[in-house]
Amino acid sequence: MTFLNSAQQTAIEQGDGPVLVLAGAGSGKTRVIVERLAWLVSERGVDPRNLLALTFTNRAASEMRTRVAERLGVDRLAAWVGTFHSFGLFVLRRDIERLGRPAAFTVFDDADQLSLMKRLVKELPSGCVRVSPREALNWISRFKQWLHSPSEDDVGSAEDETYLKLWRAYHAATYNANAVDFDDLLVLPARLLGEHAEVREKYQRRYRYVHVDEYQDTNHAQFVLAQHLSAGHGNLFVVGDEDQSIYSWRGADLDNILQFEQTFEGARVVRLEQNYRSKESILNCANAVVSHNQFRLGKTLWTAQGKGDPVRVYEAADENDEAQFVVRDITERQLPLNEVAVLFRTNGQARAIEEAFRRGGLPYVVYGGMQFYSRKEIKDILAYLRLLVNPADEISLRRVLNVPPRGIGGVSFQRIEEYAKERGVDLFSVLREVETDQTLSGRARTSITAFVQLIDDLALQARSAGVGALVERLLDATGYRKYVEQGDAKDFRARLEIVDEFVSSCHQYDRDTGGDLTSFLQDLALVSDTDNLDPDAPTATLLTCHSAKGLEFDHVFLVGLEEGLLPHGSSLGDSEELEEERRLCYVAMTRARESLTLAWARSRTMYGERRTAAASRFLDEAPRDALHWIDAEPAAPRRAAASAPAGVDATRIQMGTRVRHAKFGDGTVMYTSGSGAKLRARIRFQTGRTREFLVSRAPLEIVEGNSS
DNA sequence: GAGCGAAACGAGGAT
DNA sequence: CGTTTCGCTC
Repeated sequence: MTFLNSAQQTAIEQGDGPVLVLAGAGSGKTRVIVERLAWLVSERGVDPRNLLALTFTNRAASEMRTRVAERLGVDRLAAWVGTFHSFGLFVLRRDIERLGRPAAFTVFDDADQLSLMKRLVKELPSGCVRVSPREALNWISRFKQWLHSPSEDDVGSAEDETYLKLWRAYHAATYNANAVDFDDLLVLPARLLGEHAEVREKYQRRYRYVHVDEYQDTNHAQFVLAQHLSAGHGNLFVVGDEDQSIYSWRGADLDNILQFEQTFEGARVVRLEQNYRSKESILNCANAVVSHNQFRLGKTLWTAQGKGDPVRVYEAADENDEAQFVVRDITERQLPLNEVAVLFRTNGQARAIEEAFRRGGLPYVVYGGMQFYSRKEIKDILAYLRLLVNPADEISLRRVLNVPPRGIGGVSFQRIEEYAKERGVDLFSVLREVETDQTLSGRARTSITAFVQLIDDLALQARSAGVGALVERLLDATGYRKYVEQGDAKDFRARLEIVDEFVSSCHQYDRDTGGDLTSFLQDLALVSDTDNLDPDAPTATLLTCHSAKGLEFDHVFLVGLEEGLLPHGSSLGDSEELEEERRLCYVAMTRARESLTLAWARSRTMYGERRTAAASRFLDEAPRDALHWIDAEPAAPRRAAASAPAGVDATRIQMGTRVRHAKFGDGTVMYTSGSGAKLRARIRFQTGRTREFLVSRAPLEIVEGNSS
């Protein structure tokens, strides 16, 4: 794409005021923002420092930054280009004190939130309904993203009552720990700009032109933030595609894009319907699938990239056959690996693909696996560092108080906790006064005193030393390397390497930025492993459909096209969720430039058990003549059938079946969901309690008709 | 309090 | 099937 078409040109040269660019897949969406930013600077004489561009991933932001800088011929771009979350962090660093909170706050990542919530669920009083920590976090997040606090009015069930309790506890715990979570990074700035006119005006004066990429993915807090930022001058330029909205489960509100014209007075709309990425065969297939959705504005994408080969479909016997087919096909067609991507619905599907790549000797990179920063060693070190700048951070304190083991076990810790609760102070303060607590053993007291001393010493050094030097001192003082060596006999070398890699990345940070520990820690919470995608590395890329958004490859393999997987099983009962699955399929298909290959497996191992599936309905929705079905290789000799599961005969579990549970006693099946190995049954016991079980796993037996 | 083996539970997507 | 938590022993 070396020139701009007239629609792109029109979009870029919109002057002041609100603008919505409805851009189809592969229509040069990012390029429009890049060119628009460059145009404002070179043609309209806008100072780059007055430009703001908000994205959803660091990867998108850094690509945009590079391209604008290139376009303007500068080394370092003065415009603010980054993710919503990093912008929120930027605002809070400057102005969080206006909300009465200190500037040295901790940013909780997903794992921190989860471990906090697990503890809160455990500590619930005994009368409460059991809920999962993840569900509770989702419930809370829904309210936060809408800038609401839940109240008694929002309680409709026993679960809600528990969630409300957990919300109160969660809110208090994060507040007391002087921490913010991912939602807070949007919610607090939105509140700040809403409640403090002088702060709002400061940012409005600074950022005269506000741009938002992937606008269809914005949630309400992000919408409010964008609204506040542009309210003074009205220069809000957003780009999005309702057909690529795949994050409603994360709170994205499609109404933001659907209602843009009504919300922002005088808004202009530009449509980009020419696709520059995919061959016609691929685009037709993707268009046909997504056209089965009811809720869409509707665009007619077309391409001039040529007809292209038909989209191929492979019917595999199982996930290994599917993976081997992908590897065989890449090898036979001699595809350049850096232009190959394998896309799947769930992270768990990566395993089989990886194995086939390894065996076939093809290099690959997986995105979304175990992330560097979520390794135990890194989390331990980070917890120490966080404690240095924020002693109120209880999550970190709990993590490292006895790591490496220093003789402060569960019993001592419980004492400390009770003591803190009685006196209404934070845990670290209790540790400081430990000498006066005669209930603790002498050994524990000595250890705790030494621990407090250690933290104080390191905190003192943190003021003068860089992060790298500080971490080395920390590793020495705690004997952390020795602890790693003694841990896992096989793995310890790799683990030490991780530690070393982290130390050198700290030194790098010091050289790059001057080494402020607080900023270092806050920034790290927003780093994700899809940030470092190297498009030129000679490796294939394995990734989920979700993380593939915004990327493109010459050759795409989309695997696991089965009912229950894509569309995912949890969406089957809900037409809106099903439409989101369809959009996800559309996004995946439109990543391909030259060739698209689909695959599905008649049987697949999940949770350690084989289960069979039907081909995805999305395959039926593609035009019959658009797909070319590849004949399977002669079937590999079947392995012996897996032994029958130990549980009851699943076909006999249905509404009304009377069962006996080893732990809960007799009950009746209220209803079932799922099927095969994933068949779940909700059972009401004679005690009046109800619970849901995975039939294949629960210790159930069927009570024959006349047992009562 | 630490270390070990057994049992339980979990995986839908991610800034 | 892989990982985390539980519970027992020293």
